[in-house]
Amino acid sequence: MISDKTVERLSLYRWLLETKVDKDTVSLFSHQIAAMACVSPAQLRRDLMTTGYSGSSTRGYSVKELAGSIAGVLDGNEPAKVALIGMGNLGRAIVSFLRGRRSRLKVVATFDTDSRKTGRVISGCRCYGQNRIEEIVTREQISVAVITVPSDVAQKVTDRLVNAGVTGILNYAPVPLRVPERVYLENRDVTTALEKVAYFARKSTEKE
Amino acid sequence: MISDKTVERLSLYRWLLETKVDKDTVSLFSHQIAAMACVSPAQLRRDLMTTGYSGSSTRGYSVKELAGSIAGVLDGNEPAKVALIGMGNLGRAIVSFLRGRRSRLKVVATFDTDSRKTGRVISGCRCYGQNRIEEIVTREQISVAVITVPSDVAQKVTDRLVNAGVTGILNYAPVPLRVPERVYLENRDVTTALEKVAYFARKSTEKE
DNA sequence: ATAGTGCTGTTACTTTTTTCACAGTACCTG
DNA sequence: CAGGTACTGTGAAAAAAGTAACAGCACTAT
Ligand SMILES: NC(=O)c1ccc[n+]([C@@H]2O[C@H](COP(=O)([O-])OP(=O)(O)OC[C@H]3O[C@@H](n4cnc5c(N)ncnc54)[C@H](O)[C@@H]3O)[C@@H](O)[C@H]2O)c1
Ligand SMILES: NC(=O)c1ccc[n+]([C@@H]2O[C@H](COP(=O)([O-])OP(=O)(O)OC[C@H]3O[C@@H](n4cnc5c(N)ncnc54)[C@H](O)[C@@H]3O)[C@@H](O)[C@H]2O)c1
Repeated sequence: MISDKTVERLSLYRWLLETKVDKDTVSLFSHQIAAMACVSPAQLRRDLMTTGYSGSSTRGYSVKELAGSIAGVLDGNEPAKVALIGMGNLGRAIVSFLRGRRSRLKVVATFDTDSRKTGRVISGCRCYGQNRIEEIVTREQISVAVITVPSDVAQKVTDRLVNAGVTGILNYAPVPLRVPERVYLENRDVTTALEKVAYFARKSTEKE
Repeated sequence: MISDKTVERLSLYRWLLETKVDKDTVSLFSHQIAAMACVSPAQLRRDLMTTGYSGSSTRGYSVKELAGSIAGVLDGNEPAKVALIGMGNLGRAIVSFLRGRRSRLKVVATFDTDSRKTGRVISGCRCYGQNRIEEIVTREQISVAVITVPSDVAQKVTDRLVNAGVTGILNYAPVPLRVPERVYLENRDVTTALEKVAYFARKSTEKE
C-alpha cells in the first residue's frame, strides 16, 4: 500500500509533467522534476519506485511514459465520481474550479437544502435537493464526496453519505468528522491551517 | 521547536475546548479530549507536554487553563495580521468565513487587480489595488498572507509579499511556490487533495 | 490510616518517512 | 574499446512521528 504522502506527491509530479513541461521536452532527470516539485531527487526516485516505472540513467524519465505510469497507479479504470454537498460560497468556488480543469475526477452531482439552488444547474453541475443524497449517490455509484455545508450539519450529512456508499471524503467544514475505519477522510480546515502558518510565521520573525 | 503536526493538533484541541465543551464542564480527562479530536490519549498528552501545562490525575485538565496554555504557545502577544490576495470566488468565501469566527487572526487587508473590487469593502474587509501590496504589508506589519490569485501570477505575488516582509503563506493556487528558507509555506491544492481522497476511496472499495 | 483506583507525565520502544550513499548501467569520447 | 561521466534504483542509516507502558501521584472508600 502506497502512503498518504507519496500519493500526494505523485499527483503533483503528474500535474507538473502534464502542464509545466514544454511540448518538445521528451525526457527529464530526477533532479529536474524534483526541483519543480520542491522535493529532493532521492525523494522523487523513491516515490517513483512505487509506480514500477524505470528511467534510464542517460536520458532520465520519459515525460509521457512516466505520467502514464503514475496514472496507472492513481487512477482507476474509469474516472472517480464526485459529489459536493453544500453549494454555498465555498462549494460554488470549488465546483467551478474543478469544472475548469479537465480531470479524471468528475463532479457528477451537487446537493443543497436551499430551494433557490436545487433543481438548477450551478457552475455547470446539476444541484439536487439534499433529501436525494442517498438515491443519487447510490444510483450514480459516487465514491467521493466534498463537504462544504455548515459545520453543525456536517456529521449528519457525512453519515448519510457513508451509508449510501461513499468511501472517500474531503471535508471543509471545521469539525472533526467521525467515519468508519474503511472510509478515507481528509480535513481541510482553514482556521487550523492559518493558525499553523501564523505560528511558524511568528517563530520565523522571532528568531532574528 | 514544536512540530508541524503538533501545532495543527493543538489548534484543534483549543478549538474543541472553546466551542465543543459545555459551559459547566470545568475539566476533562485526556481520553475525553482525545476522543473529540479523534486521536489517541497518548498522542494528546504528548502534544500537551509542549505547552508545559499539567493536568491533575484525578480531575484531568482544566478546560479554561488548558485553552489558555495552548494559546500561550500558539498566539503571539497581539493577533497576527493577515492579508488575502485575490478576491475571486475563493478569496471572498475565505474572507467572509474568517470574519464569521472571532479569532486571534485578523484579516486586515485584501488585494485584487480588478477595479470593480478595489477601493471597496468586500466581505467586511477593505480591498486594495494589487499595486499597493508592498506599501500596506509593510505599513501594517502583516506577517501572514493567503494566496487565492490565478496560478499564473501566484509566484509573482508571492515574491512581492516575501519581499515586503511576509513570513507565512497559505497558498490555494495549484502551483508549488518557491519561497526562501525562512518563510513558512503551506499549500492547499484542491486537486491534489481530491486525487488523494479518490485514490484511497478506490483502494477501500477494491479491497472487498 | 491504608489499600485501591484511575489518572498524568514521561521514557522507551515501534513504525513510518526521509535522506544518504553507492553499486550498477548506459552512453559518450578519444 | 578502455576510461570517464552522470545518471538510476535501492539497501541501509537517520530522523520524525506515533504508541505503549509504567512509575508516581491525588484522591476515595473502607
Ligand atoms: N468559506 C470558506 O472559505 C470556508 C472555509 C473553510 C470552511 N468553511 C466551511 O465550509 C462550510 C461552507 O462555507 P460557506 O462559506 O460556503 O457557507 P455557506 O453558508 O455559503 O454555504 C453553506 C451551504 O450549505 C447548504 N446547506 C445547509 N444545510 C445543508 C444540508 N443539510 N444539506 C445540504 N446543503 C446544506 C446551504 O444552503 C448553503 O448553500 C462551512 O462549514 C464553513 O465553516 C468555509
Ligand atoms: N475556486 C476554488 O475553490 C479553488 C480551489 C483551489 C484553488 N483555487 C485557485 O485559487 C485561485 C483563485 O480561484 P478563484 O476561483 O477564486 O478564481 P477567480 O478568478 O474568481 O479569482 C481570482 C481573483 O484574483 C484576482 N487577481 C488576478 N491577478 C491578480 C494579481 N496580480 N493581484 C491580485 N489579484 C489578482 C482577480 O481579479 C480575481 O478576482 C486560482 O489559482 C484557483 O486555481 C481555487
